Amino acid sequence: MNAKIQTSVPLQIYTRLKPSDLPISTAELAKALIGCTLVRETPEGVTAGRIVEVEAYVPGDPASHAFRGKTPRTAAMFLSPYRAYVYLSYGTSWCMNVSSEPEGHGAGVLLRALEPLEGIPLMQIRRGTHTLRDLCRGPGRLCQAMAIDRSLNELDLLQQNALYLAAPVRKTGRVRKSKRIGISKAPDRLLRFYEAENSFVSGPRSLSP
DNA sequence: TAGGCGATGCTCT
DNA sequence: GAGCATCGCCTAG
Repeated sequence: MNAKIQTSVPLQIYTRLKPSDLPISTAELAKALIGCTLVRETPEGVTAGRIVEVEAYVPGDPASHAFRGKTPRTAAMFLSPYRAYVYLSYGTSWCMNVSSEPEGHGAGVLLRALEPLEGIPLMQIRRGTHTLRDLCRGPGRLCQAMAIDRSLNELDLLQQNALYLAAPVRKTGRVRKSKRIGISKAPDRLLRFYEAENSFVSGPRSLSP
C-alpha cells in the first residue's frame, strides 16, 4: 500500500461557512448542508468530506432526542444554531447533529453520510477498512472516520478549527427527500435529504417516496 | 447489492 | 429494566 503522508493542515483551502450562509430552520438547514464540506483537523492529519445525506429533527418532532425536553445528553440541541451535538448510539457508535434553531428550541440535523474528499488513508486506518464506499456511509461510520466523539460536543461548527463546516467544493447534484431511517416515531415524515445518484448515501434507496 | 439478524452498552423512565 | 437516530456479518439473488 502506498499511503500518502498525512499533514496537519488541509491540502485544499476550504472556505468556512458564515452564519449568513445558512438558514435558521431545521428542514431548510438540512437541505442547505447537502454538498457542503465537513472538515476535521487533528494532530494525525486533516480529513474532509462532502455531506451527501442528512436527516432533520425539527422542534416538536417525537422522533427527536429533544422531544422530551432538555437533558444533560441533549443540551447541545438547545444551544444556538450550528453547534455539534454528539451522542453515543446503541452504546457502540457516535453520531453527530448540527443544532438548527434559535437557542432554547431543541432541534438538529443528523449527518448520515459523507463522500470522502481528503485524508482518505487516515480514514481507512480509523475505520479498519479500505473500502472507500464504507468509510463514511452511515452516521456511526462517519464519526469513526472523522474521529468525532463526545469531546467535540457543543463545539461551534463555524468558529473552531478542530471541526468546521465549509462551502461546497463542487456543484451539488439534485437533492431528494425521503422517510427517515431506523426510527419508530413519526416514521412517515419526509425529513431525510440526500444527493441523488451519489453512491456514498447510506440506507435503502427504496425509501424514496 | 440488498435484506435479515444479533451484539452492543448508554440513556432515560 | 426497556428502548434504541447502528454496525458488521452472513446469505440469497
